[in-house]
Amino acid sequence: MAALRIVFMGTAELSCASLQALVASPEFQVVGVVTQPDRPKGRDLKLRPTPVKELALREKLPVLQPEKARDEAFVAQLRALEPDLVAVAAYGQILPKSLLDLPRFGCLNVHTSLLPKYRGPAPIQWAILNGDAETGVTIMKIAPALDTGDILAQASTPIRPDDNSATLHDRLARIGAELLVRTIPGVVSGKLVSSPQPAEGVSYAPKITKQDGRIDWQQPARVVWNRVRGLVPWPGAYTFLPASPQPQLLKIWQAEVAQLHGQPGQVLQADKAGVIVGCGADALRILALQREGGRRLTASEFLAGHPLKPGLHLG
RNA sequence: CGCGGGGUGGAGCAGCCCGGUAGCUCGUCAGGCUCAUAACCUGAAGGUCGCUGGUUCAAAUCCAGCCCCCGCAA
Repeated sequence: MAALRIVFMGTAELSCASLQALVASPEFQVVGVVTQPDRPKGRDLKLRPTPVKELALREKLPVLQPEKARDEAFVAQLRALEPDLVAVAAYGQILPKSLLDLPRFGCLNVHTSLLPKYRGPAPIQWAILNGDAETGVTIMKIAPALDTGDILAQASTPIRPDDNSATLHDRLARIGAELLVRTIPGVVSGKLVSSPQPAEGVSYAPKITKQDGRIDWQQPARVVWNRVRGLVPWPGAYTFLPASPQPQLLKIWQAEVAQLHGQPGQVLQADKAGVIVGCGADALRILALQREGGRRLTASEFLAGHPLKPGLHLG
């Protein structure tokens, strides 16, 4: 039996695990990779390829980078590849109906949440920001509206206290890749039955912005802690350090809840055990932080060169 | 030419503007105190001040070029 012809569409780091898994499976032949065009990135704003493009080039796979996926010329290009199935993971664009109807086994999507919860672009972050106990991955058939397709398979994973969006991202990427590869045969044979998403429990996980990283010390420590964990590695939870002539951006990379009370935003303690800052309820013990222009440091390293005395106000 | 901060003993920083004996908080090592300790006291080791060139009697400090790190932005 000939290998199944698959076109993969993806852009982010997250997509790479799935692409890798498809490439590694002999029963599939990845005949093309679609990713977003190179964008200006980095400190010199040079054009940089997406992580998926880099991987595809290493694997010597043909790469397509349409500006708009709904462009008919692109859909025609895709048709020429004669895909049996299209697999999508964090591609970043809505696909036109003409593309969805093209492969005979349809278009599958890997989404990093337990749909219908957290449809949209930032499901991992919002699961942590909201303090959820678990999240997961969904493989679905792609429908014309965003993340609304019928569910083919799901796998869940607990969100642990030491998880942040980076660790959870990596884990979900792996789980998603495995699940995708295991799901495809069922789709091809027709043995796997999809089910519509429940009407109950629908929510949307909007894109994270820089703004979302701003810490509000009036909030309970637990909420601030979730913000710290949920926004690693970008944009990072941040506050401001009083300084002249201008307050300095201070990113908080690692923290935990401490059973102390004090004025919100006020430094209560600062020693090798960490920097403890008052919150709306309880307090936050900062374990790793980074001043603008500086690298990421542990609390004790930071304190060695930046005296943070109790009483100082952050924000 | 997108904007900005920075590279100083093992770590984090000050010193640079106003050139002239290497400083601070830790760590390390030795000794002391202590029932004990990540605590405290005493002492010690450890630095081509990112690289190259220039100015100067003299450069961490001023000038030029290069390398590397980071924040913003995307």
